[in-house]
Amino acid sequence: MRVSRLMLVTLREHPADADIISHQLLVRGGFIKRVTSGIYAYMPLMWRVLQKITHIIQEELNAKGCLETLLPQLHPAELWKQTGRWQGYTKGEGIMFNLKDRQGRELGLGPTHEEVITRIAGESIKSYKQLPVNIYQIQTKFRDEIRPRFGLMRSREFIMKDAYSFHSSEADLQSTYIEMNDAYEQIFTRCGIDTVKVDADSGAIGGAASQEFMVTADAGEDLILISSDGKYSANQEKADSIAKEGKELKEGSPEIIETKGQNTIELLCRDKFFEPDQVVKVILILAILEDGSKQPILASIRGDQELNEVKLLNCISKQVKQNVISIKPISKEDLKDVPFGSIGPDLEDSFLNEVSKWSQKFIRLTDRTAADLKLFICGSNKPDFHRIFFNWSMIGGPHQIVDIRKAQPGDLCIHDQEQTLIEKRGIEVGHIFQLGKKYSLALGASFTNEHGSQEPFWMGCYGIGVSRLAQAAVEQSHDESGIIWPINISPFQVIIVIANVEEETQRILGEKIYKDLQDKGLEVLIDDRKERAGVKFKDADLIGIPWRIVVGRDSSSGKVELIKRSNRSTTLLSCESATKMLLAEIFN
RNA sequence: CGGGGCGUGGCGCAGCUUGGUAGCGCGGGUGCUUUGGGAGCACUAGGUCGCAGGUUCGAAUCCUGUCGCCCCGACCA
Repeated sequence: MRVSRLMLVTLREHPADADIISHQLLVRGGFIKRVTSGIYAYMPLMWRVLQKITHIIQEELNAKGCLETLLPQLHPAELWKQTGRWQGYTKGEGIMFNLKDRQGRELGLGPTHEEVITRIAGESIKSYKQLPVNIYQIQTKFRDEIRPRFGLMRSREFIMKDAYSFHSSEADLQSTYIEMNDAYEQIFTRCGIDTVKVDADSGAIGGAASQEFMVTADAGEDLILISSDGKYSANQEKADSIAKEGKELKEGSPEIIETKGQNTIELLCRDKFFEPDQVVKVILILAILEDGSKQPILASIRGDQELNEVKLLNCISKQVKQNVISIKPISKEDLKDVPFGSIGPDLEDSFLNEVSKWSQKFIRLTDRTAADLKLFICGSNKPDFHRIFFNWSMIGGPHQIVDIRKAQPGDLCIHDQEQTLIEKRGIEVGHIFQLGKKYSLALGASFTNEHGSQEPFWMGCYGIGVSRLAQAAVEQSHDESGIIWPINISPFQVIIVIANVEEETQRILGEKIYKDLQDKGLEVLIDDRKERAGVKFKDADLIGIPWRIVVGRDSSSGKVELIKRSNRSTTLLSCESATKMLLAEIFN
């Protein structure tokens, strides 16, 4: 391809809306153009990158026996109503774009395809003899993100590979899960990016085991925690750890003290010389359930710890045996009489009488860190009074003991208490799930097993954010001059820069190398523009082609420069040797 | 949705406080010079100042409304 024909427009400055380096470089290099908030056009160079990634994915998945398909983007509402996800995905802050057609039928743009594929599988697969199958597609997905940002990192329209597997047994699902894990590691390695695999919460999608593949980068939106020996790594939403032990409260006789104005743990500790880890913090939360009912939660946790809302939500779901749509803190506006700032774990249910629409009984949960305190300080349920030197038996016990705390960097690891957790930021590029039977049950997708009876499928699902991966690669591989594409996903493998196209010798030699390399099967870009050499060098750096051949002042003696983009190492050699050396480097 | 900010040639911005008919840098075009790291000079094209009302002799500038976009948070397979 000739740069003169490439519609290449590079920018010296980046647009004001690009905040992270990968976004800036992709815009400056003319790879993407924003059309509206969270929606981008992939320009020709970018499309080549995306196709490279696509091909790697296809090769690896096909090698595992996966089947490529293309599923519809518009989904009928009733399909999503069957799994109970229509409400949650379209109402309130739902991410599913939805509309009505001219007959008034409700439709949604697919943010994911469990419903569609499960119905199709249910209709197509009759017998265990047809199992297992693993179906995937690579296509545009739509999610009406509340706040799109960082270019392709969190966009509303994006390219995703999603695969769904169907099995006759859990063991078979697990073996495919491992196979997919291997395929993913291969894919990311071939794409030239470093990923960390972390345990993840399976979230709204439901299911058992779930792991995410993260590209570590400071611009990452997810916080991940990794043990110092590397044996444990998890998304913060999921991470379990052992909190550091607090300073035990010295013996003292139980009493109730006045604590006027000390309505936060920080203030209480400062004025009374306690430590936050000697206090039981009580948090009131309202859970809104799938059936519309509202369940108040009273959560107790050690004062220096933070609540993990994902763990809490999962914990509540389990209790009430249905999905929790959302949780929010309960405030003074909700319950006027509750002594916020002085609440104890034994706050009476009668305080709920104020709001008749809510369930009239708290679900009381106590985090392990609070339950383990032998003596503690806590609210007295009277405004401006706290109890000190109390123990659990004095206030009716710790209720249910659960893990609802946020793991923090510096915490001890559960697999080895000699190890501590360190924190990194990550960009999620892949996610694998064991879904179980959630969707097959909801949609009545079943097969006939060996014994002749109907059984719902065991399912797995596996995603890769293709467009996000491309940007993550840039986030991980660039320097002050521009992008450095990993060779396997670079839009071209080599760029020939003719320093001065007015010089016939240079032009002829450049064109000869161009043809030779193409004949050898390389993907070659030739910068034949009537620009000054400096401009072409800057552009070549910016767009990040891994190899560059400069045909310039030494061309009269048949010599060219071969330059590696990543470290700028330069070799002056004959054009034949340059070709040979380049082929060796690329095909080694 | 809450908080903050911004809409002025393709891009980055100034002008707005104190109303007087729009400017700078980059980019585009033409010509001459230059030619290995985003060249110099000259000429040139390109703007309903987001949109709609209002105030005024006069609005990019003041007022009201509205739309769009960005940042922080909440949110997010």
